[in-house]
Amino acid sequence: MPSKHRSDALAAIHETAADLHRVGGMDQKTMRKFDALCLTPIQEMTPKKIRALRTREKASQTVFAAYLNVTPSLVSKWERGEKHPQGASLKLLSLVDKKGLEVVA
Amino acid sequence: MPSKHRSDALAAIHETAADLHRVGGMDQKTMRKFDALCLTPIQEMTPKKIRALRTREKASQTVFAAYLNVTPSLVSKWERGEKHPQGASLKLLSLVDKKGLEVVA
DNA sequence: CAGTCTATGGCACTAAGTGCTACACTTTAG
DNA sequence: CTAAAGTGTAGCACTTAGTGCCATAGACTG
Repeated sequence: MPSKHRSDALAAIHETAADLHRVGGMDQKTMRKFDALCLTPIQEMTPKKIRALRTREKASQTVFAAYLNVTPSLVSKWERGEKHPQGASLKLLSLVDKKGLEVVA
Repeated sequence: MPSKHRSDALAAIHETAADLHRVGGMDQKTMRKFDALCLTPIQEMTPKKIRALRTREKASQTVFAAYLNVTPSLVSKWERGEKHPQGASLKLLSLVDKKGLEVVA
């Protein structure tokens, strides 16, 4: 489902990538567009993966939820597959997956 | 609205804080609960603040959205006050606010 | 002028996320 | 032995954040 913004983001990136390459030397600030190329792709988050992630971080659902600024109830639903993290939630989860709970402290 | 999980998280933290203090020496892993005490409180995100944040990072709505894994449409709505970031989105925003766009790359 | 990037705006729709409550299980304390 | 607290599951009613699509308009550039 996250197909539109995914593709149009990639489109924007690829389109501008050529430009940037052509320009050669460029300002760090405008280079933001290029940075998007380096965005770590977000993978699906299965219930198992979420629970594994949380237990890896040795956190209860309540504490884990506090870190992510969501309700404990939601974490439970994620882990039971009742609700599926998406958008910002998914990003946050994969961020924790990659860098650990500390980064979101 | 984020009152329940906020308070019950704080409750859990405060309750256990005493325990932890009493115990004295403790294992890094179980100390997770204590970590929650150090969670940076998330502030309200007004439309102005969001836009200021994005422009500070020199990103277009599209690129900004890509970083947060949301749609450009939503970023626009945030900045116009049509929709209000919450939960994970809010956390992500205040994370960018504090540490910059790079950390979510 | 054509093309691209930018942002706004609206509208229909889905499901993520909240809030609350009750239940069962385990561990710890008294 | 028992009370208390922390843990996770479960369900239900409800709200609104977030998606998707598309049409519009301004700015900038070759």
